[in-house]
Amino acid sequence: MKIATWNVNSITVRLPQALDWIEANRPDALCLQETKCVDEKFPFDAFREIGYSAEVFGQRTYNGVAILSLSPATGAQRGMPDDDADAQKRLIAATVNGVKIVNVYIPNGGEVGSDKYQFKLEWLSRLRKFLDQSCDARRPLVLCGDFNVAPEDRDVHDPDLWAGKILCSEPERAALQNVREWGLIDVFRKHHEESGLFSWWDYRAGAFPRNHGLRIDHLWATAPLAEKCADAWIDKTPRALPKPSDHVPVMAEFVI
DNA sequence: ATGGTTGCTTAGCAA
Repeated sequence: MKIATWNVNSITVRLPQALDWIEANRPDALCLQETKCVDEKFPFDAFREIGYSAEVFGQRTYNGVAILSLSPATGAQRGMPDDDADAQKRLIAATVNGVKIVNVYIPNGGEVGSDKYQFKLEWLSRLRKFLDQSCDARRPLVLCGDFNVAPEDRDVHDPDLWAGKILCSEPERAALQNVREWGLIDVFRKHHEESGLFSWWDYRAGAFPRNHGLRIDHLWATAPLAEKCADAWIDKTPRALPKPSDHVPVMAEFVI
C-alpha cells in the first residue's frame, strides 16, 4: 500500500500536474494540502476518471485538505471536534484499506513570536489532544501532510541561517515532538538518515536549483504500521516542471 | 536587512 502527501498550492492550478503524477505513481492514497478550493468546486470528476475517489475539506483562498484514494475512504472526519464554526480547514481524517489516515496542514506561523506563531503552537497542542482523544496508537495509523516544521538541523539546508527562524525554532520543534511522542515514527527517516533531503524550496532566489530547501512534509506512522514500511522517498521531479508547487510529494510503501 | 515568487483576488495578504 502506497501512501503519499503533497502540498499542491492550489489544486485548480496544479490539476494537470497532479493527474500526471498520480497516473505515473498510482498511490493507494494521496493526501493533499493547500487545495484553496471550496468543496463545491473540487475537481471530483477529473480524479474519478483516473480511478480515485476524494474526501475533501476545503475553503476559499486559503488552506484546504483532501484525501484521494483508489478504494473509497470511510469514516471521514473533517476538522477537530473542538474547532470553531469558522475554523480554518486544516485537518481531514479517514480510513483507507484499514489504515487511518490523518492529513494535516499545520499552520505556517508567520514570524516567530507573532500571533500566527502562537496560533501554530496552540494548533499543535490541539493536534496532540485530537490524537489522544480520537485515535489509537496501537492501530495502523499515519499522520501526514505539510507539518511546516523541519524537525532537526539535518532537515535544513543551512541550519545556522535558519536557527531560531520560523519552521525551525525550538518551541515549534518541541510542540511537534510532543505530537510525535503520542506514538509516531517518521518513516522517511527509517529509510534515509542523511542530510540534504528536502520537500520544500522557496519560489524565490533560485532556491530549488541551489537545493536551498527544508524537509517539512512528513509521513509519521504508529508502530504497527511503521514496522511494515518497506520504503519511503521524496519525489523531486514535479518541482522541476513548469508551474510547480513549492512542495513535492513524499511517499511511503507499506507491506500489509 | 531586504528582496526574491506564486496564488487568490483585485492591492494586498499568505506563504
